[in-house]
Amino acid sequence: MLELIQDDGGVTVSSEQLARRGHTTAAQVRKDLSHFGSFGKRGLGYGVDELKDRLRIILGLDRVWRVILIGAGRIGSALFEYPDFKKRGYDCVAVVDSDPAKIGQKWGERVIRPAEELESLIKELHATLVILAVPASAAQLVAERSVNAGVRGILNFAPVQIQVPEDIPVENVNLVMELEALSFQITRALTT
Amino acid sequence: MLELIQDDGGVTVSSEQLARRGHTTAAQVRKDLSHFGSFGKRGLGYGVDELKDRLRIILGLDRVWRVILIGAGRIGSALFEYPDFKKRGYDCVAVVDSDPAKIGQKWGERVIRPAEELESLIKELHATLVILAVPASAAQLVAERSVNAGVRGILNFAPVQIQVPEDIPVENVNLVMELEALSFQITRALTT
DNA sequence: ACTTTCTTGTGAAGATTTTCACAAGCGGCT
DNA sequence: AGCCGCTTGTGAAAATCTTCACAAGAAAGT
Repeated sequence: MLELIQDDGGVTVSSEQLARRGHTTAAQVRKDLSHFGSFGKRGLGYGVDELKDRLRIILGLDRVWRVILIGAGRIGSALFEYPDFKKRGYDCVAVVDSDPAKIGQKWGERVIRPAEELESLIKELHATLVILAVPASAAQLVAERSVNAGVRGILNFAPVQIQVPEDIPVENVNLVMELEALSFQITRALTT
Repeated sequence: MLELIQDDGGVTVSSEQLARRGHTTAAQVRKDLSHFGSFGKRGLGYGVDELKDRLRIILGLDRVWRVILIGAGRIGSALFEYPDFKKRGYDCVAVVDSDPAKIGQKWGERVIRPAEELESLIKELHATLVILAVPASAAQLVAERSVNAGVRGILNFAPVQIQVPEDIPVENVNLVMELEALSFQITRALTT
């Protein structure tokens, strides 16, 4: 389990401190980090700057990821406006939608492109990731088209499990499921 | 690991079938379900209707959860409009925001209330869950206020780890982190 | 009734993850 | 230098999770 760090001014940070922030244990943090080589200093902890650099590299944040946003609805727009997006190295190189009323609209500097162009956009713009912000019914098809066009990973906001080849990672964000997980935990707590 | 089923017409469904949909193994499904009592029929599988009912009860979906949405920005609005929301038993009983320009606006039948009223709204409306759709800087404080006012669980969209008492479950939805998880997996795949 | 074909539920084995515990290393202080 | 207070890195132990494997039960056909 990997957790991120936040600045806190100190020049050095111990596994203990990281554990508290990351909601885990000190031993856990050390095991995780030791997996990627040992760069902590005994008696001191981890240098904050070095740790940041290392994590950036480990997580693949040392490069810019070219992302295509599929679906210009509410969720798509919320994502598009999200300020941390570019800052963290995700460059939304195109937005597509199938709704003729939306095609051609300008979002910032981007023009919404028709869904048919998905494959050519992925190839021309060398997009590596797609964000699926489409209705459940369209998700599977669009995912397949994206993968066939060469996309390497999918962030899926549609409330369905999409089926793609094993080597294509998919992260699911399903709002209702998150709520259900909460409900479950609360219910469980009440009856245990 | 629990996964949901989708209708598919059949009156009965086997652990094998469930496994394929849920992206797991048949043994896993059986183990999970057996945890909550044994209601499968040998030689046949699980009755779809019974299974649905059971899951509904197990997950606490047999009641309506009263939710307050905190933050009427993009994410808040995307959530609010999400159609499956009410259908699945989540009733958004109030929306609050701290921006004077937004307070008083109508979203459907709901009027956006000022953030100061958070505690009284939670108590008066008997809200059990809050959805935190606020900037990172405000998240911790609002979370504490919510918990103190009696909320039982938090769905957190702010990109920070919030600290709350152990017995209050928190589900985090962090868009950037999901992307980073993807980047990590892709990077790892390339170098392994 | 008997056999065949499925599929569950579950102990046991295997694999993985988490925690414990402690030697070894670093920095400062006397 | 020598000692003391911290903190890492890491085997080994403990706990947890996953897979295997198979007896037992259920339906359908003969």
